[in-house]
Order: sequence, then structure tokens, then C-alpha cells
Amino acid sequence: MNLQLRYAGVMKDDAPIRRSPVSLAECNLSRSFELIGDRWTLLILRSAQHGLRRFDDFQADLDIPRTVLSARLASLVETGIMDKRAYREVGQRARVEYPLTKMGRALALPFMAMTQWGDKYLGGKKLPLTLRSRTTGGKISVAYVDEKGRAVDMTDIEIVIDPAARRRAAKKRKPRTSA
Amino acid sequence: MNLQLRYAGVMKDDAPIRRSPVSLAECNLSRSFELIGDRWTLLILRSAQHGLRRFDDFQADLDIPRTVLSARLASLVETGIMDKRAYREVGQRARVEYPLTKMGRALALPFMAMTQWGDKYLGGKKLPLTLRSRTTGGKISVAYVDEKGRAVDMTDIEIVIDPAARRRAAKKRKPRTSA
DNA sequence: TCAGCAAAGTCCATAAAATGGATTCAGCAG
DNA sequence: CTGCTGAATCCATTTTATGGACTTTGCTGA
Repeated sequence: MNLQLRYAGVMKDDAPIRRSPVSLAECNLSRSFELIGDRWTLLILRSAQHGLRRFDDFQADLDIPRTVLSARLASLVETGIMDKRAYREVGQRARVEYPLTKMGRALALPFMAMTQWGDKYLGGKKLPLTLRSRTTGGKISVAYVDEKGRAVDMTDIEIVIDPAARRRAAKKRKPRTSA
Repeated sequence: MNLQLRYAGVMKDDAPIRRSPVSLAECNLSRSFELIGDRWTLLILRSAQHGLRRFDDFQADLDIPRTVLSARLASLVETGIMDKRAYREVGQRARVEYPLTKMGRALALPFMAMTQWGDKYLGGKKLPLTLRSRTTGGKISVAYVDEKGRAVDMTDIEIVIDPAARRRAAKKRKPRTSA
């Protein structure tokens, strides 16, 4: 976890890179950030990963303004990360809950990778939350693996950019001072 | 990648969870989000992962307001994710650049996990950016692994919460209507 | 020598969001 | 009918973002 990932075929490593090789519009990382990349959305999703599903539970768990929560849940439903459905407890009227969809549950992996990063660089000695194997009890972590499911070292990895996705000519830069 | 991760020892899975088991203050995931969890910071870090280091390069790459970029870079330096240092090109005066620190470069793993998620749920057929092994040329991905570096299936994983980190009594909820 | 330029900012007025408190709405219990 | 509760919405205030112009520094080429 020491080296920066490097591009395939790049030799001179000291010449600075001036532009991202993939445009924002085509980059699935920035597209992800567009959907979930703000503080409250991320925190809502964290609570949701823990199993929370109800409006007031999110509100109390995070102490989030109700207007913001309302807006964020709506957009998470719209993007397919959460579902909106009725539930009914015994002797209660029907209410609404927001469970994660499969798409939303799949965020567990990036979130765990992020947690691992926080554990290493922000945490103290104790790790509040860890993963372990049900069968062996051994510690589980997130890592790069090859096709056979073997962990690989970062030094053996290179980034490949699809030529078709390479940043295009760049819509003409607007000059710094216009008037 | 189908099931939600489950807590160790939890049997009744249908009773809704009402609170996150780890408080925001102690959760290394929410601490991470506090540092990097806003749209512009995430995008700056994406560009930085691609190798960008200079103020105007970030500005042009992302079309980010200069004030915001200035503020974000300062806080990334303060938290130790980026470094601030002088560089000098031949025949130019000394200028400033913002390379990622080791801590910042380590964000590559969560970012790749996030990219993978985007590839699956947001992307089209084509993947603009992929990882491969330098030695075998095989595809590299991000996954859960055990201590021996073997990929493990999600169904075999359970979440363990350190009892010491369990959410404490919860500072008394303020009533809904005060006056 | 000095005008021009480029990188790395700051300043400022306007626009957009977040915040937090009160209010609304629906339907079950008593 | 009244109270209560979960799920919102409304509104005034504060905070933050936005985008354009302006500033600073020290090089280069004329």
C-alpha cells in the first residue's frame, strides 16, 4: 500500500500529468460521486449499511435536518440505491421505510475499503468495527485480487485506459478574464 | 455481492435496527467522510490519483471555483492527505504543487472499489479504466480477502463490533417541539 | 531594462443550500 | 373525539458555493 498506481506503458514518471485521462462525464468514479458524494448522503448510507431503514431513525441517528433527509432519501430512491416501500408493525398503521436495494448493499465493499483506510490513518489502536470469517473466524479485509481470487501486490498493478474513453479535445477553455 | 453484511450473533434479522452500533464520533468511516466526503474534495482526490498536482491543473481539470479549490487543498494538506511543496521547472520560477502523501495514495483502494461499483451499476458496456497485472496481464479487481490472501464470499463474512465502542447511552433526545 | 506572461492565489457580490424550529398530515389507540 | 407518532413540509436565518475580476511573484524575450 505504498506506491501510487501507475498507468500502463508510462515510462517517464516525473513529467507532471496535467489532465485526468478520463473525462468527468465518462468516469464511473465521478459519476458515483455525483450520486452519493456529499456528506449527508454518505452518512445516510452508512446508517443504512448498518440496517437502518426509517425516516425518524435516520434523523435521530445522524441528527440531520429533516428537510435534508427528505431530499436525500428521495434522490437515493430515484437513483435506485434505496427502495421506498410500506411496512406495518402490529397494531400500527402502514408507514414508509427505505431499505437498500442490491445496488445500495453493494456499496458495502467501497465503504469497508474506506473504513479500512480510516482505521489505518485516522483511528486509534482499537478498531470499533471489523470483519471476520464465519467459518474460520479469521480476519477479513479488502484488497486487490487477480482473476483466481489471489491477493496481489500494488506494485504488480497497472492502470489501463480504454483509448475510446480518452479525454477528448477539451471544449475550448474560456479565457481567464473575459471583460 | 448479493447479501448485506450481517452482524455476528444476530439471529432475528427482520426486527429493524434503530441505531447504528458505532457512534459517529468513533466510526472511522464517518471520520473519513468528514475529511474527504464532499463533492469537490472527492473530485480533487480523483484528479490527484490520476497524478495531477498543480493548482491550475486541478482548476482546469474540474472547472472548480478557485476559492473552493484553495480552501479544499488547504484542508487536505492540514489533514495529511496532500503535501504542499515547491517545484521548479527549468527556466521558471519556483511554484507550489500538491502531491498526495502516502495516506492520500492509499485512497486508491477505496476509490477503485467505488469505481468498480460505478462500473457495475452506472456504467455502460465499456469500462474506461481498468486494472491489470503487470506480470500476467490478468484483470485485477477489489474484493474481500482472508488472512491468507484468498478472496472470500460475502456470505461467509460477519461484522464484529468492539463492545467498548458500542454506542453509548445517547445524550438525551431533545423533544420535537420545545416552545 | 522592462512589458508580458503564467501560476497561484485573494476579493467580492450574488446565488444556492443547509439549518432548526414550527407546522401539517394520516390513521390507529384509548 | 383526542392524543400520539412517523413522515414529512414550510419558513426565516445562516452558511457555503459560485464566478468574475484583481493581485502577486519572478521568470523570459525584445
